[in-house]
Amino acid sequence: MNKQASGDGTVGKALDILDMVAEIGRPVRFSDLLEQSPHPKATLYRFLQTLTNQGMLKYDGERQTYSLGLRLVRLAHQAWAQSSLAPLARLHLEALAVETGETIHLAQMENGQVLFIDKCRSSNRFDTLAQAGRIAPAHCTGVGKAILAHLTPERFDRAMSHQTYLKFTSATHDTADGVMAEFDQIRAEGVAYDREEHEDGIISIAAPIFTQSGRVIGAISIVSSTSRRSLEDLTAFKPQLIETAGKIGAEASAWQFPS
Amino acid sequence: MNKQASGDGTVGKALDILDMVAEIGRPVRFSDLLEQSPHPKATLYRFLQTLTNQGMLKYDGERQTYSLGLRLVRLAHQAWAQSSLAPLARLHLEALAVETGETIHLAQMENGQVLFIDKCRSSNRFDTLAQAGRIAPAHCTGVGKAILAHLTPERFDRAMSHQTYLKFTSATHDTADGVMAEFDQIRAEGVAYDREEHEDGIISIAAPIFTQSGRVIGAISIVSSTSRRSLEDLTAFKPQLIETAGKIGAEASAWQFPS
DNA sequence: ACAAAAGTTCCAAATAATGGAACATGATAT
DNA sequence: ATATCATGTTCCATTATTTGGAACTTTTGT
Repeated sequence: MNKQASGDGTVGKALDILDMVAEIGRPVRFSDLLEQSPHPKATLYRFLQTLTNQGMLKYDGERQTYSLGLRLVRLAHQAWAQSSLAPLARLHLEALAVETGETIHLAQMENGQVLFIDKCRSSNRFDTLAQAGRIAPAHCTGVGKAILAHLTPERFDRAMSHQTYLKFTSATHDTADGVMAEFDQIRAEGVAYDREEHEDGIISIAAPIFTQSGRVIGAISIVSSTSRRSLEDLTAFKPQLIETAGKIGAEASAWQFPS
Repeated sequence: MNKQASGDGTVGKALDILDMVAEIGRPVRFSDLLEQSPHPKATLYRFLQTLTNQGMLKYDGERQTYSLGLRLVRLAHQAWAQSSLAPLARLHLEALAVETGETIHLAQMENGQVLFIDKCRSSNRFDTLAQAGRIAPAHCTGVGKAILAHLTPERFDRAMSHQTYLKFTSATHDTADGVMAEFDQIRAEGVAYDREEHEDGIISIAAPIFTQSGRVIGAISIVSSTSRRSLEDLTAFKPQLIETAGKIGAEASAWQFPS
């Protein structure tokens, strides 16, 4: 799923191991990692030791497994708080959640995928990293398509050239052309829809967030399930959604000038 | 605040830079980091370049500043979800928040400090003090003292030998002896109190979480402010607090055997 | 008790990191 | 406009770190 050797020397190799552990998604044994890693035994062993010493991995001596360490949680909190988008969007998301009674997502692109930065449910008031930090493919989510449709060709290629258009449901567009065919309409209408393209029964309507200079920096979406809402129901929220995205963009412009 | 050279070669040095950026807490310029870092200009420059390529840092070309990158958010989400404590504690925290009407914190020790792993509030009225991933000193917080009082001498030394007992409020115990004087009572009573020792106006009652083998693995607390509750009010919740901590510990025991 | 697998250590060779110094860029003053 | 200073970037011979095959130890399975 991730690209080839990212290069960047020893540090890059070490960080790739973190991704590997994250992707497996459960505590892993040394031998499990050894199969997947390009490194010989001794090299991998030393990396794991270093990362564990550093708190980036946690070693469970009883079960002899490695999992991701708490230092990441600490750092990510700062990353989130320093982000120019998430903290200031918070209040707007909450307002929209209350107004619609549905779940609101805030997402950005990261490395060709959609990264959920925040999530707000009207019925449920906890915040945690469990909700932020999830990733999803861009080609089959509302927020993903809302962002992709407004990228310059260069940024689009950089994001998607190494991605595969996996088919998750019968509605997923699993080719680049199939996805791009929607872009004109998304740009014209101002919102993108997810019509059960990522998960059966889950639909969403998403609006891109722009800086004042017109660059897409993220997207927000109203997410629901077919059992509760129809796509038409969500369409009714379009004005509020677009307005909220506009407000967030305006506030973010004072802060954010992405390279 | 953090210790001396952590060693661990090139990877360790690179990760130290992330901590440095996190500690500063705002986007930083190259020259700001140069002052604080032990590295010469060219070396630091290369580290920042590598970390930026890797997505651990984000470079803002317009303002020429570095901040922590989104890759950390992605990884931390997995770290949280893989953690043996946080996901399973979730429901218990929520129940306690509803029952008490106050904010509930879940915390673990990390590197001599208290790391807040999850947080649950019953109402939206107040902006929360600590979000997941936030850190605080151990010696002056309820959760910190609840954990410290039940550490073995070896684990206590490992955790606290490099910590300074900073004084935050007039109530803070700013010596090791002052903090340890409370430990007998904490162990006898089963809970620790924060009597405005970290922040004026903020109080809490905290209970340690044990595995079935009797090892402390974290703590939960009920947090309030002096304007809403007295310490006696919180004490009234002691039975529920201890019971909840017990449940979490029992469930965690099936999973967690820390090294 | 034995064999096989998994995990750990060692060290000479290979490689990547280092940092002083030169070079570029941009801001501010003259 | 030109000089001056501060900041950021590149170069490359030297140096220090990483590398990984192989030997060794421990654990697991039969």
